[in-house]
Amino acid sequence: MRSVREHNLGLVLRRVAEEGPRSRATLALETGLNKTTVSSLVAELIDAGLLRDSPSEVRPARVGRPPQSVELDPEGPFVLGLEINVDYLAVRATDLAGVLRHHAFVAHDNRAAAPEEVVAELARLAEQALEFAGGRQPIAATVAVPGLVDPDGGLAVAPNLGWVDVPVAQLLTAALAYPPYSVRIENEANLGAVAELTEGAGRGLSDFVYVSGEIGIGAGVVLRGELFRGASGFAGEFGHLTIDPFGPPCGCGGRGCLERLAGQEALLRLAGWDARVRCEGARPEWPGAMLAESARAGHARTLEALSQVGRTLGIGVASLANLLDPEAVLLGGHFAPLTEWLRVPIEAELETRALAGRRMRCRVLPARLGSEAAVRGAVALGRRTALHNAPPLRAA
Amino acid sequence: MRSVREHNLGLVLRRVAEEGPRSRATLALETGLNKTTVSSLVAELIDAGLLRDSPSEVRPARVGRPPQSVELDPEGPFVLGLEINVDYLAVRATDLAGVLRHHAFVAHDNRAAAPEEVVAELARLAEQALEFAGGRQPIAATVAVPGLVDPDGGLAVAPNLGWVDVPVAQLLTAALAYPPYSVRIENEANLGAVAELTEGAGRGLSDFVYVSGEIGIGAGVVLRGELFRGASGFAGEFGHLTIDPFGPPCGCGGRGCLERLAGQEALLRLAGWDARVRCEGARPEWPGAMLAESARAGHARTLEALSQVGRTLGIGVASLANLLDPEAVLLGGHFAPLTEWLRVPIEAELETRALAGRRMRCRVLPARLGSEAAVRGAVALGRRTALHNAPPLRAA
DNA sequence: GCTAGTTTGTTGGGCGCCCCAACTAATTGC
DNA sequence: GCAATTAGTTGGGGCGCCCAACAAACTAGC
Repeated sequence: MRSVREHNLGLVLRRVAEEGPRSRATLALETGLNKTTVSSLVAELIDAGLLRDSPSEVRPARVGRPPQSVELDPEGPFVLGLEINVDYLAVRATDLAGVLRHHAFVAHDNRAAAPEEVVAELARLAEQALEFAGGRQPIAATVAVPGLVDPDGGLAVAPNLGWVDVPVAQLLTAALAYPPYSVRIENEANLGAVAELTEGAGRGLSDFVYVSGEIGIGAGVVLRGELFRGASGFAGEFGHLTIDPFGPPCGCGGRGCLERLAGQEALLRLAGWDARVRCEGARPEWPGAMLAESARAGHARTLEALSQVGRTLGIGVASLANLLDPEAVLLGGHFAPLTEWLRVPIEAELETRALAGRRMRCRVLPARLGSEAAVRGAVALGRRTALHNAPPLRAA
Repeated sequence: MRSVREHNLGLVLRRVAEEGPRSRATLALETGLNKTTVSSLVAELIDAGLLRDSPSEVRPARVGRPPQSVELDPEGPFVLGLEINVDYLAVRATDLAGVLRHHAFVAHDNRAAAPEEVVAELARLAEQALEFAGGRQPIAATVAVPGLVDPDGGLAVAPNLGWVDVPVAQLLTAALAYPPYSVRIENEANLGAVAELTEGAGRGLSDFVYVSGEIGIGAGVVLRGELFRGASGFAGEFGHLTIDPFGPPCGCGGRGCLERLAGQEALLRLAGWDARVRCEGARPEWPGAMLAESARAGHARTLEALSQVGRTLGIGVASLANLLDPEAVLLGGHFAPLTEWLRVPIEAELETRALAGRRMRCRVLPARLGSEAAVRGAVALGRRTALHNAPPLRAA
């Protein structure tokens, strides 16, 4: 078992990181620990370079000695979120509180380049972020990838990238001059879920599914307030749920998969767009924004397509609700800006196929973080790990 | 946070309860605690009436002072598992180690009787078990019910029982002369999963789904070694997964539900039996055993029915595997004895619809506990709670 | 049969870490 | 300026862990 001290150090640190600067007295009240204990814990955290006394003296118009707030040490460790996607790379560096220090988004055709080169380029971006952040060593780096992840930190399969068995974590660690304490790889939908959990539509929820509409359809599953990866790390393959067992064949080998019937290509085709238009180097936000505009303009074919896709999604969401009974389903990726039109058909299917006669309630909400969800989730996941492990690491 | 002492008391108690009698030295080795600490913990547990020194002196042909084993105090608290099903009631009492002390199975048409009477009858059975177990107060009682459970211990809906909003926990507590510390209600499929987890095919697994084939099809979901209930306690409604969105209407309001296509009635109908035959007061094992016999005899129609139902189940299992990536799916209820014939078509669907191109692995196994799964799970769940909470309760 | 060797369990002391009580510190209100 | 109030620190007590030494109970070998 983690020592009591470590546990309490984490408790205090997380409180300050997540709820902002606060006095020792407040911390004592909030954690239920004794004032003196909190003082000692805070002293240790200051010593470890994680916290510092707030210089800004706020004068509360209140009787009594004014509190001395402590806050995260701006010179303290920070966290790196990285993303490799089909046509761009992204970096995001924050401190332990999640305050942005540096970010970059670089268009980069990663299908054309060799995986080693792509990771090298990503490492360059990371080093750049390090410089901007003052050259200090990041405590954690997490890489979002559009594919399935090995338990040991490799990228197993990324169909849209054309990558198979690329040891991303290993390559990145090797490419960085000062590799952070923890380097991990995670599926972009999983990270989208984590991002929404920490700073998006999933704040305060403990069980939800984040559906990511990119080129494919993925999902991140959050159960009991934590990302659920499954036994081999492949949970959340929502796109390959069978919707119609006798439907059209899907690239995965199955038939009538959700992705095939309601994925980007199907959606665009139903709405009357040639899916290949997408290849014109458009931003990832493109399909959602465009379809939303078209729907707002009242184009019948678009509205019909959205209704159709909504019903299909609804069948999948109902399956998911039947199995997991989540509090909400968050529509991310290009589905987010289309929620307005998708919600009704989804909820209709949900109602008939899952909720009928039960006290279950499963809300359908738009995700809030758009195309930044994956990088933000990468940061958030690193931050979580760091906040749960940082004190012993630094105190050592 | 639970105090360190409580945590360690639980650690030692669980070790003895789950792994059998052992010496203080062994416990120290296994828990990583110091010998002296273990001695003190054991003393406290003996004092609380939970453990005792083993009277049976085993002479190990080994040099050194012979160890003094401690074991669960046979006079210690015990646990009650109860079951209300459509046509029977069942009770099972064990000690904290799970050693059976008393059990009873009583045919009882619970559809005909008023819920209050049924619970009163169940309470009588429980009192009887108490007598047989020496009249001591049980520490926990868990009731398995064939329906959806309210978060506050009521039975929300039990379609096959015709019950709606019956406060079972409350009624039972009121009906018992010495109500146990904890009384809870749980869905039978959920408890089946817990039973398989503790003493069945799920031992040692941390993520699996137990599929219960009774009159309907339910499922219990075990994630990270614990029963997963979902946000409102309705997780695992596997039977109402949509398999064919344009399939035949189901009683739940949906269309093409798994239960409708592969439930007991469909299975029997496909195999050429009139489903109404089942009403002849048959034992719950009936459909599985009979169909297995028929399949073993090589009846073409039965084999075809099993293959068909297997494929249908396989589509559902594939959905489940895509979402949850479990280590295994356990086939329970009447599916268990039919696993031999169901596995191939299920695995075929699983392969094409979920596992293709992934390193995922999801075994399809027969459940081991048959029709006793639910009561056994009721006991097991109570036992788990007791073993995690017993020390403080008794030490007080 | 006696002694050395081995393993088990207990006793006494030390220490980490939490809590409590008393105290100092810094402010407002009268 | 003096109570009242709130914040943070200091010293002491106690819980509960670990360590070391010891006592207990056995086997092995001479």
